[in-house]
Amino acid sequence: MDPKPAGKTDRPGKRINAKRLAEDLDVSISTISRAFNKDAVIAPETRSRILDYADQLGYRPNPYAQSLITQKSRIVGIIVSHLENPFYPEALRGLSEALREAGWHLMLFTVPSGKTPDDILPLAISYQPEFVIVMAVTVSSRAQEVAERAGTKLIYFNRRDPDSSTFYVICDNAHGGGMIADHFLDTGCRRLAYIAGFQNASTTLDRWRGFRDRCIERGISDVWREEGYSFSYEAGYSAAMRLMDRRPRPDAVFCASDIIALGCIEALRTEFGLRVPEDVSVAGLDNIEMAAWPSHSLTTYSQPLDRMIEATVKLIEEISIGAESEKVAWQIRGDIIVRKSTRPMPGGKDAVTLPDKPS
Amino acid sequence: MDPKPAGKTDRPGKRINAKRLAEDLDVSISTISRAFNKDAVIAPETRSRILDYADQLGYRPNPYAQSLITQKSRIVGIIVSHLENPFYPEALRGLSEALREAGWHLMLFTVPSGKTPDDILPLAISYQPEFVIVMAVTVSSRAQEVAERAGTKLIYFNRRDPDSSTFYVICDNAHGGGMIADHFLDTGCRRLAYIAGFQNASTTLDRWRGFRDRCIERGISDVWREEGYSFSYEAGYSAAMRLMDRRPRPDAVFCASDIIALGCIEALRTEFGLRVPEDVSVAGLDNIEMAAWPSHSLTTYSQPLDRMIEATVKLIEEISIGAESEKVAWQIRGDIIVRKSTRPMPGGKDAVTLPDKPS
DNA sequence: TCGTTTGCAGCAATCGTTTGCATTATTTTC
DNA sequence: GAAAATAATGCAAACGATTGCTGCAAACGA
Repeated sequence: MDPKPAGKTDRPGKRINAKRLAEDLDVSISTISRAFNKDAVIAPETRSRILDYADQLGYRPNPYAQSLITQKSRIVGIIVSHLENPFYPEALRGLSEALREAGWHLMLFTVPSGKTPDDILPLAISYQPEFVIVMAVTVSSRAQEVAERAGTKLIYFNRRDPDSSTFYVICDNAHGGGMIADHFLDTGCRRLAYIAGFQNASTTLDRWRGFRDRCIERGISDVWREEGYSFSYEAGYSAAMRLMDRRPRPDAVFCASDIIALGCIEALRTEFGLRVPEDVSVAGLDNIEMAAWPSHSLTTYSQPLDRMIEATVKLIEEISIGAESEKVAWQIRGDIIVRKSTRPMPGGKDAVTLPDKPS
Repeated sequence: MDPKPAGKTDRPGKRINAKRLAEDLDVSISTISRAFNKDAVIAPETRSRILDYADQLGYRPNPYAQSLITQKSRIVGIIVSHLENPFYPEALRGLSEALREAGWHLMLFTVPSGKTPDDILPLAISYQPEFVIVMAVTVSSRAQEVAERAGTKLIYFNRRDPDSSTFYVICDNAHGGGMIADHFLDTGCRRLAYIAGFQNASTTLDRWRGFRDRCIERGISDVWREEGYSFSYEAGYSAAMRLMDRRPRPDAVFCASDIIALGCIEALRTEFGLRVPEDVSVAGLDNIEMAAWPSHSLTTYSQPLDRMIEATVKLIEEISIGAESEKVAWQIRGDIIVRKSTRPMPGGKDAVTLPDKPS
């Protein structure tokens, strides 16, 4: 019954490989390989005999040899530039799990301050991942070219490239801006302002565009814009300080991201003694977990993270099996989440209200 | 001057490899290899000729072939179970940068809820990383054995294993607990409480031990303990609710982590109308970035993240070059950071006070 | 001048798989 | 019962590097 000549199991030294299994089980190396390959031609009992024995020995095919011969790595690189913005850990976590389930390995590259994703890209490609997901605001269009030369596909997450035709997955930022504008106007605010994030980011631009266009549509042509220069708490804090020095003061502020909004709210309270939302309504965009905390209870537009992740993985899978996907870009719509950082609806009835207490 | 026969540069199809360079430059493959190997014997001009041409072609040695032959991957896996606790993105970012600088690649594995790091470990080692860093509270001691069999070294980060002799890097949690206890007592608090994190985590235990022992040393033998069951905002929120139902109410609460502390403070304010620190002092441990925000201004004990990361990388480098490091464990001391969530010192002078406004 | 050292480069084996094709064993078909 | 079709396995050539050993000049010493 013993599948191998006695005593062979604890052969010393050399790490176990297919050859070792082959000898012990008296089959060829090819057969070992086929046992692990889902759709290879092999007798069922042979396969299970091999799999069992492999299990017993703790054998797994060497991924480097596999990558070498197949020219596929099943590795996805991911470049993240701003992990301090809670949106990104949330996205990272989701992507990590979804990719793992789809059988991909994730290689992480963070962008140190002072460097750009472009600087990191060559490193990221050096391990020849099949894809690189870029979760960062600034990327030159040369990036595309660099990646291509290495045979790596680039996918932008939460960012689109106006010029190039790279794959990207984003939420409908302009729609978000519009929804927030509607909400502000519906609740009686009239002096509207926007705090921008990083200046050239597509997210900054699209959210502004959606917000401003809707305001104009509804007869408010004068919308303030204050630069934040980055997507961070500090940016929101200091932008709010500059913004509130203007006269008349705005009565509603749409921040380009939740984390900016939190900084903004804090500045309003601490530095100006203003109440939110009685004196000023504040809304963000992202719907990070913290936005739901009672202390913040931030009205926001939610990025449909789950669906964005799903789309990303789908994109990867499709390109990977060679089905040159027609759908190069995904733009997914989110929802407005009304909480307590904005004035209540005049009629009394809130449109959508989500619980903001921890469950 | 042209280093290769004309027309060869844009030879079609086949991706460029060492053989291609060798032919073009009329040297052997070995020589190509040596040009890239820092301390190989090769004539300087030959090397630069090769390096220049490689650069021109965009050639880089294939990492899979390298790993295959050298049996080294320069890959470090990292298992993270709770990215929603801001401490971990901060740690992850630091580790990522430090490892990159040291020439390592980082493979990320998150632990989905409902699973344990143990479940993920086999996957993590399937790519044969040389090391796996575990940033998670729960790991069985069998993990050690599993990793060993795959030839992978395990390193615990922010966690120690009471039983096994695995490598680990942590901060001096007991010291932290003691410092907080001192601070509470020095500022006149007498009814002290502790909100625990995940029950069996070494961090939960050590912080408790340090806190309680110091209290006892200073004559307070009755210290309350409330279970939080996890390191999260929600845990702090609900634990605080249970805690405040006791009579008499505590006048100082030490939370096993910053994020717990934030939840706790919120519950005190929202649910009980208590003022922090006038009615209750609250302190955490970690010193996450958010702790410095004005709205929180949390007194805490800082994890010396930079030094912990440095130690981790040093450990990896040493083990990697075979210098079986004597120092298997690093326990590094942090500092107490006094902010406004705890009562001020009676004398008026604060010991250490850090600015809590965004810079 | 000749033997010895030294500096560089090449040869060829090796790492552990995958996979097209050839080969053998088994079954089906007429 | 022979030929043909089918199923399962084996052979051997890749994949792209690293590295111990060998070989060959040039430099050196006596």
